[in-house]
Amino acid sequence: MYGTARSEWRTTPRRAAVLEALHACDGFVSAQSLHTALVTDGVAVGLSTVYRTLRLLEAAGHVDVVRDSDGDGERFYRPRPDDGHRHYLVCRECGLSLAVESEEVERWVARIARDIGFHSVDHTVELTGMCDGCRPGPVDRRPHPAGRARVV
Amino acid sequence: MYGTARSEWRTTPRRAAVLEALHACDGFVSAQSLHTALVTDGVAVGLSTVYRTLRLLEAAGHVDVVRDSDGDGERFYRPRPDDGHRHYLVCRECGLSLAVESEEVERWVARIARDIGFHSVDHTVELTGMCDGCRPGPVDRRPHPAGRARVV
DNA sequence: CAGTATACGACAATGATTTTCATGTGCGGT
DNA sequence: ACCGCACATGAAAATCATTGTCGTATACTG
Ligand SMILES: [Mn+2]
Ligand SMILES: [Mn+2]
Ligand SMILES: [Zn+2]
Ligand SMILES: [Zn+2]
Repeated sequence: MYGTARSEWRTTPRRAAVLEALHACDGFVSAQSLHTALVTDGVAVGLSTVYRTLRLLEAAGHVDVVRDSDGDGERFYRPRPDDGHRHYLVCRECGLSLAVESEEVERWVARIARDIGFHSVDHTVELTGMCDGCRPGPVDRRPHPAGRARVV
Repeated sequence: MYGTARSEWRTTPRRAAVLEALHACDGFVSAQSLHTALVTDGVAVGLSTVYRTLRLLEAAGHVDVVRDSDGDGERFYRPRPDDGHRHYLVCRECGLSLAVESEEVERWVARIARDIGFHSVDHTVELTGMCDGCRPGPVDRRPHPAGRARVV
C-alpha cells in the first residue's frame, strides 16, 4: 500500500569487509583494532562504520562480546558459532580466549528467570584468569606470548 | 629496620561517609549519584574521592558491582553481604535488583577453571530482564515504578 | 534509469572515569 | 603531645572508547 517494503540490511562493500576482517582475526578484537587492521590492509573504511557494523552484528546475534573489566569497559568482538552463543575464559595477560562449555549456566539462567518471573532475561557471563604461559613465577617471569586475541 | 610498617587503609572521614552513604542506599548506585547524594546531604566530598573509595572497596571485596550493558559500561555498586559475593537479576527499565541463588554457577566456574587449568579465575555474571511492573503491555503501558536501584 | 531510504565518513561531541598536582591530614615513632 | 612523611583530598584538566551530526554517496525497488 503505502511504504514500500524495503530490506533492512543492505549488503555493502564496507560491511562485507568488516565481517571478513573479523573472521580473519584470531579471537576477540576491538572496534578500533579491527579498523586499524582494515586500513592497514588497504581497505578504506571509516571508524564510525566499523562501530556501526559491529553493533548491528551484535544485535543480530552474529558476534559474541566480552568487555574489558577495567574502567571504560571496552568491547571486544568475535564471530559467534552458528549453533548459538558461547562464553569465554580469557587470560588477563595475553588475551588467549577459550570458549567453554556452558550448558549448566544456560539452564541455571532459565531456572532463575522462571522462578523470579522476569521477562526477556538476558545474561552476561565472563571468566578471566591466567593461562599457563602467563603464570607469574616468583623469580623467572617470562615474556608474554603475544598481545591479545588468540583463540582455541 | 628500614621501612616503617604502615597501615594500608587509613580511616578518614570521607571514606566513612562514602561507606555509610552506600549502605544507606537501596540497591545499586553509581559513583556519580552517590556523590550527589553525599553533597545533597551536606557532606563535603570530592567526586574523585568517591571514585577512589569505591575502587578500593571493590578491590577489597566489600562491594558487588554491575555494569550498564550499553556503551560506556557505567559501574553500579552495592554493599556485599558478609558471607560472600552475590549475583543479581536487574530490571532494565526500573533498576529493581534482586540477589539470586548462584551455588550452581559458582561450582560451574570452579570446574571450568580446574578443567582448563587457568589460575586465579574470576567471574562476572549478570542477569538483566524486565520485572512484572515494567512489562510492556501492547496498549496500557503504565509509568515505571521508580528510577534505578530498588532491592529485595 | 530515477527516486529515495539508507549507508558512509570526517569531525565534533559525549560522558564516565582517571590523572594531575598543590595542599591537607592520619598515624606511627619518638 | 609533637614531628615527619606517606598517604588522602579535590578542583580542574585529561583520557578515550564510543556516539552523534550532517552533507554526500550509494544500494535497492520499481
Ligand atoms: Mn549463555
Ligand atoms: Mn559468583
Ligand atoms: Zn596468558
Ligand atoms: Zn522494572
